Amino acid sequence: MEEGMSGGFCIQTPARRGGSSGGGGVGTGTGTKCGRWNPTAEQVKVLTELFRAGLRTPSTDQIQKISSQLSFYGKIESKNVFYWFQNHKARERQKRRRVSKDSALLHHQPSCPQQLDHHDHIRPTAHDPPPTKYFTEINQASCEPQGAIETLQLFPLNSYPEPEPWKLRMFSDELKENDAAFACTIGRERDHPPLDLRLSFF
Amino acid sequence: MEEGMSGGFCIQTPARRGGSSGGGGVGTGTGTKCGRWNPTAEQVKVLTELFRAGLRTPSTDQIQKISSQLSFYGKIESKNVFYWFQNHKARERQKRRRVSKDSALLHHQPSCPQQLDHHDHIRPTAHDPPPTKYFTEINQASCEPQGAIETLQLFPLNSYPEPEPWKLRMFSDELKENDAAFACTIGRERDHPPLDLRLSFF
DNA sequence: ACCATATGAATGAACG
DNA sequence: CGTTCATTCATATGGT
Repeated sequence: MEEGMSGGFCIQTPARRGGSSGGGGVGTGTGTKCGRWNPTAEQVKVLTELFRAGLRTPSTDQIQKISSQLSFYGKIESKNVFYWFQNHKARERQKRRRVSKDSALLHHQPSCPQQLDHHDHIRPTAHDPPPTKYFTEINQASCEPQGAIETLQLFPLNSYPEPEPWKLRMFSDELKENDAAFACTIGRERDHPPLDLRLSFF
Repeated sequence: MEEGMSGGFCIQTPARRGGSSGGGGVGTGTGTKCGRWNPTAEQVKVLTELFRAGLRTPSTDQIQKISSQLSFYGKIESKNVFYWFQNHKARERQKRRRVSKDSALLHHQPSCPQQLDHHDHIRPTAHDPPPTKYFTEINQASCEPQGAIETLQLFPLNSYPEPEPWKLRMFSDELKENDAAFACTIGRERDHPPLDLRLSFF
């Protein structure tokens, strides 16, 4: 949460990632109203209409326009609209995927269960902004290490190296012996000495 | 989705999560079922500091170094660092672009009684458009009642790495107003003026 | 009160 | 780089 921390500083989970000393006391709600956006009925209605009309991934401009219009019905920010569409779309697909699972159960098809079709666009004007390329390999099928392994291997998976795809860009490192250094010392009362992170950049 | 992540460890349970609607009980908390990198508070802090110090696109070497150092606090890979910076940078811009509007035109109809509309509470420590100099910003996870005070010392060696690289080019108004428009009129009940939501998408 | 669900918000990972 | 997807966390709300 560098700067995320939306909802002000209200009740953010004390330390969820640290894993240490799970502070779990979340019971007290202290129902501060202004914690997260609570859309009004009208806002939801408009958003739903837009979604049903086929709008799935509004651009930044669209988001702002929508937000502006909806602000008439109550407090709203652009990011709310953004998240709304993100969530709505994701949840719909999520549900869809769950349903599509049972069908695979019948066929016992070892191959990939074929991703759910993505033609749920109800375009009012036959427009097609994004060709909808969500072709994520939802494969990831059961991580069952054992069991009937009848997966047809077309080609060895770990044949070619493919070490770090994310490093494909990185041009030649021009690390110079610069004097500028950034030292960050974080000392926690843990069982380790204060780490002295010293990086030279530029 | 490879999920292999160079090594293939963690047999992450394939989204079982009680069947649906993640979250749920608060008890789940840090399931810490590794499937994807879950940075620790210390790691996030260091990364954030580096970012604040001006590091935006670390080179391969820098990524390696950072990853090495941060591995002390928990499992981490180079690609995590790489992605972290990518995301952080992208989201900052994205957010800033979104926040820019929607504050001027607030019709703010007295539909909702209570609502001290200071919708700036979302960013407790708003980022720094102006030159950033204050490094006493340890404002993360403020709700930590624990006595675990992390002593983060940041001392510039030469001079504070004044992040001058804030001269990112802004591709202003690259989008043209298309004539395709979608009008959504929601005037079901007459309890509100017939809002004519007209959005031009695509 | 607790539990269950719905949903807003955040972010890691990846794609184009 | 900007965008998109998936997953997870957090919270508001309603049912029992």
